[in-house]
Amino acid sequence: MLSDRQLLILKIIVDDFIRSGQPVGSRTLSKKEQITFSSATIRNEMADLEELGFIEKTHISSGRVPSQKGYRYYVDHLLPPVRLTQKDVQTIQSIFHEQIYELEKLIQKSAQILSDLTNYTTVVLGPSVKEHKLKTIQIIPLNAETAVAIIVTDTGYVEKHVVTLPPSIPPSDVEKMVNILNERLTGVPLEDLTDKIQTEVAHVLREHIQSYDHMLRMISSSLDLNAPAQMFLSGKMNMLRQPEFSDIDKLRALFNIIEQEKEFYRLLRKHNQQGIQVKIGTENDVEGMENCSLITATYSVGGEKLGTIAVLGPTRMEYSRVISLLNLVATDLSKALTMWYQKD
Amino acid sequence: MLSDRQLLILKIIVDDFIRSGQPVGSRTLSKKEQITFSSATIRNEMADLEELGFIEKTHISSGRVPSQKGYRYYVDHLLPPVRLTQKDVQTIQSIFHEQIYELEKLIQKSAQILSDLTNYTTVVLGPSVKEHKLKTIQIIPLNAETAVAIIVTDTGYVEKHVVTLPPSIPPSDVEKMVNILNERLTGVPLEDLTDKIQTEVAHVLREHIQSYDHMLRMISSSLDLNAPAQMFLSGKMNMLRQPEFSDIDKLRALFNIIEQEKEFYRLLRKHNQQGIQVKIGTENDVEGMENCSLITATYSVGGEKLGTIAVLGPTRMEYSRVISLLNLVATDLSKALTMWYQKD
DNA sequence: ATTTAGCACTCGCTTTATTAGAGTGCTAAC
DNA sequence: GTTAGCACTCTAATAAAGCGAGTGCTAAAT
Repeated sequence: MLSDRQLLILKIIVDDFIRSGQPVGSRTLSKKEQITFSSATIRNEMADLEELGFIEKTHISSGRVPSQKGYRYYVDHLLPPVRLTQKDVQTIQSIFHEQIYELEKLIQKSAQILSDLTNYTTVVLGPSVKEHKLKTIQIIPLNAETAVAIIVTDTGYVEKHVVTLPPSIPPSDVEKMVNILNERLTGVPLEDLTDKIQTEVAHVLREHIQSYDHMLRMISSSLDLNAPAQMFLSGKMNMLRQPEFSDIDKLRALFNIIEQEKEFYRLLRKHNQQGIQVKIGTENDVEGMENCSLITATYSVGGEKLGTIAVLGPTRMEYSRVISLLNLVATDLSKALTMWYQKD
Repeated sequence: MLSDRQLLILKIIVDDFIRSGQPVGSRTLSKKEQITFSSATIRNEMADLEELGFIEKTHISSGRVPSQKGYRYYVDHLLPPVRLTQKDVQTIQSIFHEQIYELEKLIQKSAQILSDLTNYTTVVLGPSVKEHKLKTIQIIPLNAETAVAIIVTDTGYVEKHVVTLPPSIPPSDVEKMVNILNERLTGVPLEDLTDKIQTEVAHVLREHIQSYDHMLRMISSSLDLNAPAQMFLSGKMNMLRQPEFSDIDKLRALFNIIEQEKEFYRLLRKHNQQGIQVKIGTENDVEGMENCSLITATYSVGGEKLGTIAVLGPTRMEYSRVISLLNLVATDLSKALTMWYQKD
């Protein structure tokens, strides 16, 4: 469909615009060494490319800028192979070489390194806690009225919840209840806990302890997980450096979306297949993200998807570099986690 | 030192500038109903006020703007009494009416409401965890190599730490150790834990369990609290609305300070006496905060300071309103916490 | 001795004009 | 099919002009 020469021109336009942020004109192009023909020819080709929707002008006599379709084509067919610098590779691997035992820390560190290296914003969706299996429940009375309920999963995830105790409940009852819960619920995925309690635990509790229904309500409420999966953000402020957000209003609009987290959650959840996914501008289908691209990758353990890691930047993003970096981080993270999970 | 008329003029200048953000000229002033004399008189008085350093011009023929000294005087002597609206008061009290059992949630909610009502940024320094007393330590093995150590304090604060276990340690040893620790350390303030372990627990452990030194190191490391006190931030993005930060570079400088948190920690720690404290511009002694004011208050339980709550805004801040709101939140928070702590 | 009216003057901001530069599209020649 | 040449368009930068808000000073009024 597109001639080789058109592809060449499109590629150079995108590359140059990503680098400089300035519209690219025929004169600039004709000076590139890869180009052997004149600026007039380029102008003709550019007119065609524009008609086909791959590039556009900012005003009637300006140079050309990639359109969303142009970026799309570039990402799909023209990505230059990138060789990451030795330094980048080392920086990334350094996180995974030191032993980190906490899932969250490892994820946070990955996000941070990625946002530092790219100068964009990184978002990570943690493993869905719902699938983690219960290791133990503890209820620790703080005073006569309140206690803190602690849930620990097999992954080392800890969630706490302060609850009220029924007035004048014997301490032995609390202990009894904890024993019953642990006995029956250890190994059960968190998402099934509520069901399991109703079907298998409720009647046992009823027999053994006072204030049965208060306690049951209490334990149910503390098991009712608020966050289905944790989200980690790193390098939000990097967006301040992007010239496309030098306008305070655009910046505010973007930060509103970022801070809400809701949309990101949705976007990251959507990525289900393996591999890298690039969503450009309106492809994200979020108002206010027209000027942004989101590159997502999944990380997994033994082929099973655990979570998603993504880089958010302007549509004028260093796709090639970001994809390589993201790829490396995602695979290294997967490897690290696989090792980690295998210890069980 | 200053005549009544000068005070009146100074006060109106500050009030008007806080409201409008525009330099205030003699003509504008002469139109205010409180003012009965002519603009020429005002000009004379303003010249004097400028000479004394209370106000300044942005350029040779501009209206006047309060200087830092002017704000200082205003805050110390000219603050108009503010009546909070019924609505504001209700909004604030609504948080404290609903029962919240988690210290952190209560604090976070306070911060959020304060930043919402003021449109500035709120920073809260939580109670120093070091002084909390240990309620219990739990060590929950996850697999052969790792376990999660959980510390619970009498305030319901929970800290977790993933640790490595010595290879092939008998599970009974872990249990024994936890028992010993709880027996000897319950009720001890967290800051004394390390000492106490060395002096009172080490030798007992030595007698009873294998891999004594690995276990000791492990438990020490997990007790070594990283954060001396938690810090909560709310409404960072409100700064985007302040016209003084419409310049991207100033914004970035400010966010750098905010995100670092270090400086804030220092600033909030400094506030030790009771009551409200207002630090204007360079009084904060932080590079990049010349255009900001920080209003701090402490909250306490039974007269003993627990933490600090503060509002950060531009020097052109609604001092009167913020002080009232902050005051209300701080006292209500203190009341709520006092009730909470009394339950023990 | 204050206070005020009047006036000349200073800037900053906005508007308008001008120009330089980059880029385009088209045509005609190669 | 390619390219040189040219007229044309639009932006961005610079300059000039005018407006408006504000000042300081002086001299008259109170």
